[in-house]
Order: sequence, then structure tokens, then C-alpha cells
Amino acid sequence: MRPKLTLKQIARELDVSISTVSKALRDSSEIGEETKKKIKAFAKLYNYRPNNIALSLKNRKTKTIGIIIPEIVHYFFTTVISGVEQVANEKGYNVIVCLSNNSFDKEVLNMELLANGSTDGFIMSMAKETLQKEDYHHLTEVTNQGMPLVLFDRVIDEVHCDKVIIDDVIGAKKAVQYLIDKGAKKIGLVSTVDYVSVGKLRTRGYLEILRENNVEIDENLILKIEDMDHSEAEIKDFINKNDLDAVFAVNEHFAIHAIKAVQEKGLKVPEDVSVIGFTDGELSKRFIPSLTTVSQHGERMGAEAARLLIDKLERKPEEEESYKTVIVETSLIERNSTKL
Amino acid sequence: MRPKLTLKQIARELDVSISTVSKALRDSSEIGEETKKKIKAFAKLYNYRPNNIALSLKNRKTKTIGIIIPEIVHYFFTTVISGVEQVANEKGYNVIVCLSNNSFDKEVLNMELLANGSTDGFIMSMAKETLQKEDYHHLTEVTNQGMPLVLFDRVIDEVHCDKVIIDDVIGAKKAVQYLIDKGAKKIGLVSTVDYVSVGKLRTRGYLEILRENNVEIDENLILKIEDMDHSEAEIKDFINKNDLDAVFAVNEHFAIHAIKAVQEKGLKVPEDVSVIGFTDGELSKRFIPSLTTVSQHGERMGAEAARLLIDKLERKPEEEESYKTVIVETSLIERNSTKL
DNA sequence: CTATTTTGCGAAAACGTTTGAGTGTTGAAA
DNA sequence: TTTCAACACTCAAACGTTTTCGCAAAATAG
Repeated sequence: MRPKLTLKQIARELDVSISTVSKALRDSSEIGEETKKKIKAFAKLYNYRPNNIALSLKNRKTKTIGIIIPEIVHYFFTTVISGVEQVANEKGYNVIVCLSNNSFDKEVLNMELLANGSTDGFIMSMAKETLQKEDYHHLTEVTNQGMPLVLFDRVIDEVHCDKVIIDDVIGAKKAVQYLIDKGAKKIGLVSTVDYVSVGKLRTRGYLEILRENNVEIDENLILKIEDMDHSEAEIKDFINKNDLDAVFAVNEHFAIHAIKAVQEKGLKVPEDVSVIGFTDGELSKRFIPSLTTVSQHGERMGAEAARLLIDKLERKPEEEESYKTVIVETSLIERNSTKL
Repeated sequence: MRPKLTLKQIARELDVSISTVSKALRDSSEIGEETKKKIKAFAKLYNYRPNNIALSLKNRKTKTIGIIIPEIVHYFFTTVISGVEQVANEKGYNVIVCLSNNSFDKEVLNMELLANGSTDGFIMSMAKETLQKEDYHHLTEVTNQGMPLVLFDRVIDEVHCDKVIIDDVIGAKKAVQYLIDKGAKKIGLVSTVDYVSVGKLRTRGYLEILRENNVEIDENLILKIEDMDHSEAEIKDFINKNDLDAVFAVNEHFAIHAIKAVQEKGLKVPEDVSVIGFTDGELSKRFIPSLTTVSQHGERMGAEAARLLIDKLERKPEEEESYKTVIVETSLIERNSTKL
């Protein structure tokens, strides 16, 4: 076992000062050619690499980005991470991932931990509990300290920072319009309760597009799932009670439960009932019938978020502060859960 | 914008020395009660938190664990991360996630980067390319430097370190035995090429259990997928050519393609052909028919890996070195892709 | 009232790096 | 011979901590 080589050891070994070694390795003109050559050769031979921690302390930046997400066993979030990773790596940044498990307390803890020097900035999607509590002090805390923050997917207006969102409303409108165009009359909506912003927005899109098409809105055709654990039963009940010819679900899970419910009712998808989901995950692709969905392009969102963050980090201090909101377009992916 | 509070600033503000502040906050008996109270009050008021980077440099440990995995948009790996995260957080560790994208070069790069002070140790699953190249110098490099390494899932004997694996052979045997018990005679295997160790081991399990049951082995019933991109067509062809009454697939994807192929052939799952997969992902649960699979318990693997790593990290230096290999048991989860 | 112990605090080094200022030698111009 | 610049290098401070040691003043003992 051979511990890491430091400048000090090289200096001692070659009988020069630490600064000489440092400067030689950075190819400073202050150091003679001979000495440089000698030092570089030695460093190469023993595979010297500067210590990141020391550099971070010196430069007061860590070249790492902290990602805080509610959960990781979740297709959408992994695609976002993947997007962040790509851009971050290109620009020489590392990525730390922390999970809030949708808990407010853990989110706060994680942020505080990472804010104490571990990262230069944050990319995050807020925990459900945080959205319910409407307590954002930990976010304002870090931004006040001058750490850039980029919110994605689950964002809120109250926090001033860069944001990356999808056009949930437009995405929902696209989906429902598609159903209308295919001749659907009674279109059900399976959504979440309103404090989950995506649920709210997609519901709004659904309502707006119906109005635009002069379709009367029937509150009975709208299901808002409160408790994810009982979503299956609720959806089944909802499908059984109503005589729908199409369903728009705000996520994959709901869409699949809807399909199951339809099938168990003795009807066929897409022949009798069309179903559209949101989020283009593994499940949507492989399910039979494969799902027509509104794709969120998570990877693109992650990449955009990373770009925004790194721009802020590398901005000259004289440039003035401004916050952007990037909207990543959704696209409708046609598969086999809707009629042609 | 208010930058982070440091010991120095507190010291200046309260007109004491830096060491006094440090000691007071750590409740040292060297400092008088009065002074302690004053300093603690001030620190609390302005929400002082020690800088992690400075601590890392001082203590020469970072309290972070590096995870390097081939890809993150992958159910199994996310469950492992989740398991690592839980244990790590419990013990006060952070987690850095890096992706190799199955590229040897990126794996090496990531390791070097993290090894230069960013993490105290590694948990990793090797890139496919690394397994092909059989070049493990980057692994021995970090272990030589005294950084603990825990390999999981894709491991190799040549590297001496702690390992967490599942009993692939036994898992495969369980699955195939189950099929035999249900009366299957012609059991097909859909596997990967042999340099992917899991493919090799699961194939071995398949072969062993057939032998143990005195079933003659027919090489035609074994398909080894070389190119993931064309797996679908290969599997279809394989299913069409052979008249199987059961299929054991070494992962979810293959299992689902097999089911599709069976269905497209005009046969039914599970009535005509039973199918068992490996890895208990979202897809297995939700697919229709839902898949009977061998569950890998990724979360448990991650947790075990984290425990092994942290044990090594917190081991007293006098304790002698030893490497453990933890085997996480698989379990067969019966669902609807196999006959009852 | 001196000698010793206890109490309370500060100085300084250390972790590994970068960098501006300083220093000693050499060689050439004045 | 003096002066000065160029060269090649070293010193020391800084980043934010922790910790060992030292040192006064106060408290106690003799």
C-alpha cells in the first residue's frame, strides 16, 4: 500500500521547494527548463495527481453539482440525472446525488450538508412533502449564500432561481386534442391532487382544451388520486362507474391501471377505449399494448438544467443576475393504446 | 447575499481567538462556561456550519462514498443506489454517483477523478467494456493506495476486494427447477455472451440443474445474445425455430421479448409456454402477464455493499486485512407468466 | 507570602495546494 | 567597478478547520 503522492513529497525527493514543484507542473516560466523537465518526469513516473480537496479549499469551488431528487427508483429522474451527468462531465464537473425520499426533513438535511462546501450549486426537484408544507426556507437559504439553484419538474414561483420545466399544460392539451381528433367524446382524466404542480397543470391543460373544443366539462370524469397506495382500486372504480371512450392519465402508472381496469371490465384497448399516459418510461414502451404517451424528455431537461447551473457558476461577478425558465417541449409518442 | 460564516469571522466578531471558537463549539473543557455560552449563542444565531471541505482536508477523509455504475437508467442499479444511500446516510456518509456508460475509458477517468480526494472508497459494478478488456489496473491502483473497494453484481476474481453478489447459479437453478416441477420438458435459455459474468453463471445454473434432473442438454435450446440492439429479432427467431414449453431468460428484457415472440407465434403465456425472467423490475410487476422472476434484491445488495465499505473505512489500522464476499440470496417471485 | 496547581485562553502547525513577493546569483550594459 | 535586469528559485500567506503546546493569571496549598 502506497499512499498518495503530494507536492511536498516530490519536493523533498528532488530537493527543491514545494512552490517550485507546483510551478513546474503548471509549466510556469519562472522555472528553468532543466528543473521543469526533471520534476515533470518524476511526477509522471509516480503518477502524481493533485488533491481535489485541497484544490477545492484553495479555489473555494468544488467543481461538483449536487442533485437532490425525491427518489431514484424512478425512470424519469434517472433520465434527468443522465442528462445532467453528460453535460457536467463535458464541462469538468462531478455529480453528487442525494435522495429526499419525498421527505421534507431529509431534503433540508441534504441541502444543508451539501451546502457546507460539498457542492457549488444545486439541481433539484422538490419533495412532495415540501410542496405541501410550502416551506422553502432551505432553498432561499442557499441562494442567499450565493449558491446557484436550478429547479426542475416540480417547481414553485415563490423561489427565485433558474427553472427547467416542461409545458405541462401544452403537453396535456396535445394529448387530449389528439383524443378528440380521433373522435373521443367522453374523455376521462386521472390526475393527482392539486398540490403536486404537475397534476394541477396537466389538469388545467385538460380543462382548457376541452373548453377550446366546446366540450362540456363533466366533473365526474375527473379523478384525483390522493393516496398512491390505493390508486389501483380507485381507478378501477372510476373506470367501472363511467362510460368513457378515452382516458388521459397524468403518469404511466395511472395509465396502466386504467388499461387494466378497462380490460377487466371486458372492454378492449384501444378498440373500445383509448388511453394516453404522461412520461415515456420503460413501461410505456414495453407494455402490451404499448402506451401512447406525452414524452417529457428527461435527459434534455437534465442537460438544460446543468447548462443553466454551470452558466451561473462560471458567470463573471460583474454580469448581472437574472433568472431564466427553460421550457422543454413535450412530444406525443403514438403507440398502440390509442386508436389510429 | 451573505457568504458562509467561518470560525475566523466569529472569532473577530467576539474578539477571541479562532481556537477558542473551535473549542467552544466542540464543548471543550478548556474553555470557560461564560465564553462557551456566548460563542455558542452567536454561532446558533448566525447558523454556523463547519466547512466540509476544510474538514475533509484536515481529517483526510471525506465521508463520501463513490458509486460507479455502467448506467443509471436501469431499474436494478437504481435499487442498489437506493440501498447504498440508506445505509450511507445512517452512518453519516454522502454518495457520489458516476456513470461509466459501459465505457472502459470513462470508468478509468471517473475512478481517477474520485480517487484524488473526493471519496474515501468505492462501490462499483464494472463496465462491460472493462470485462471484455480484462484490464483492471485502475482497480488495483486505488486499492494499492489504500482506498477500499466493494464490487457488486459484475465482479471478477482477479481483483482482491470485498464483493457483493447474488447466487446467480442458485437463482438460475431455482428458476429452472421450478419450471421442471411444473412439468416443462423443453426449457429454452436466453442468455448473454459469456464475458458478462452474470450470463455465464446463470447459464451454468441452467446447465447444472438440467443435469441434476437427468434432462439431456440440447445446445439448440440455448440462445446467447451478442448484440443487445438485435436481441428482439434473435429471440423471435429462436422462439419460432424451437418448440419450447418454457423459457428461462437471464433478464427482464429478454423475458418480455420471449413472451411477445410466443404470442406472435400464436401461442399463449403461460398456458402453452411458461416464461421466467431475472431481476424484479417495474416491468416485471406491471407487464401483462406479470412476470415470474428471480428477484435480485438490489436494495439489499446496495445496503450490504455500503456496510462492507464503511466497515473497512472505520476499521482500526491494527486489525488485519481480509476480504469478504457477501452473497445476497435471490428469491423466486411467482406471478402470471408461469403455469400454476 | 512564596510555591504550586488549576483555569482559560491563544499561538502555531498541520492537511495540500496556488501565487505574489522576495532573494540570491549571474551576466551584461554603463 | 558599479548598476541593473534577468533568471531561477524560495518564502509565506491563504483557503477553514482541529489540536497540541505554551503561557499567563487566578486559585490553592504550604
